[in-house]
Amino acid sequence: MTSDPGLRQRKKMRTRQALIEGALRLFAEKGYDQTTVAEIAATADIATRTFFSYFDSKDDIVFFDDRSRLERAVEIIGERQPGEPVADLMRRVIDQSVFADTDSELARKVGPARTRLIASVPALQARELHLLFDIQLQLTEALHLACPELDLVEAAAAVGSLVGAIKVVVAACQKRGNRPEQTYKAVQRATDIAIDGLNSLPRPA
Amino acid sequence: MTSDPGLRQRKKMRTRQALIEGALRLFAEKGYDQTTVAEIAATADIATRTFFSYFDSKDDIVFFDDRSRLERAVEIIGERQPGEPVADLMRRVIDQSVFADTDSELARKVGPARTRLIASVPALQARELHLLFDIQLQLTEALHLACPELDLVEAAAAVGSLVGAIKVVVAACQKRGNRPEQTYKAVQRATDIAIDGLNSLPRPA
DNA sequence: TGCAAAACGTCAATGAATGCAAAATTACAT
DNA sequence: ATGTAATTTTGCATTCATTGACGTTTTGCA
Repeated sequence: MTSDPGLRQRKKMRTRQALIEGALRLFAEKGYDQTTVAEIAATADIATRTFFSYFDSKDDIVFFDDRSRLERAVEIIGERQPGEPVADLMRRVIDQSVFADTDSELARKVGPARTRLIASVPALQARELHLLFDIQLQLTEALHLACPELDLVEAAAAVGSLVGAIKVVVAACQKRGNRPEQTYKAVQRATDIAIDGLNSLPRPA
Repeated sequence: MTSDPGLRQRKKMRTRQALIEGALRLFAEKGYDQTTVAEIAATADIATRTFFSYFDSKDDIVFFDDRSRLERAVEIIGERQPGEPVADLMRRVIDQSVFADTDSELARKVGPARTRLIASVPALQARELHLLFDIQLQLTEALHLACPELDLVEAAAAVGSLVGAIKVVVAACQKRGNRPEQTYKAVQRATDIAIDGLNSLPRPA
């Protein structure tokens, strides 16, 4: 089932790839709003109408590797060692799915540019948050399944607090203009705080 | 400055109010996607073009009271008692700004219907998450200011983990079809988990 | 009263997104 | 190889949100 790509599938994949690369290039060159779907379609030599059979919307193309990231994360949760503390498990999930480049070369290639792009276009921010939210719900289910000792609410709280802390911290860092190195450290700390809880925060002097 | 509504302001407010009520009524009657901006504008007797001087977009109208909710929250943070633990402060913020009906009658009136509406329209979900995200960044700043012992990263992690936990838990509850009563309990637990940390979760058997 | 600013409205245009039916392409069995 | 069925692609028309330019009406105030 997984083999046998077939001409049709191969062609589709090539077109998809071309669309992604063309779109990201155009977005970088002229900006997201200034790039039309028609122009994107042109870079892959397909009709404008056909674009929408590859992606549901113009903004979807930016998040082409979200699904594989999610799958990776679910996989990691599924491979949990019996008895492994939830906190440890979640640390691995963060490390290996949020930061690792899942979609091979393409993802790595566009990485930083894409981050900047999303941050600068409100429509993309909204889309990203929506996708991320959906991802969290699926992670919640996966976690609940992999950890029978957690009920659904506990699993949801675990996922939500961890992801929420990281997301807001990253945004705060970007807003302040931190260097990636500092941001990375901040993420570590956010993870620690979510795992240890707000009570672990410094006490008033 | 805050007084002296003036004919102009009063008129604007009345129009705004009419737009909100008309829009929510139409959304309830025919659904969000089936309602055009032109129809909404008609309920308040203004031109379609003019709608956009009241709200930036069609979806914005659903979140008419977000700003006042945020202001309430920032206010509560600002009134922090010196020495009050961050955890206690954040509990109050959640209780009094997320759950209280800030925008008086209107908010209470549309409350449950609006929640259902948002949950059923992807575009509104995305918009809500985006607004909520922005709110979190502002809360982070406010918290950082009110609690000098917290650096920006700690403040962001505190806000993010708490809000993130609650949001995901609420969604998980809705998805499963919990009754509001149960959802409320779940929110309490989510708050506890975010405050106490993932380490407070049950250990594997 | 009369002027300047604020609101409002008209008109036109752009561009995303979708439905539909015809045309082109690919897969597959004979 | 050939015909047929299944899948994709495409062109076309349409709807609708959103925006810019510009003229008109209201309102606030000197």
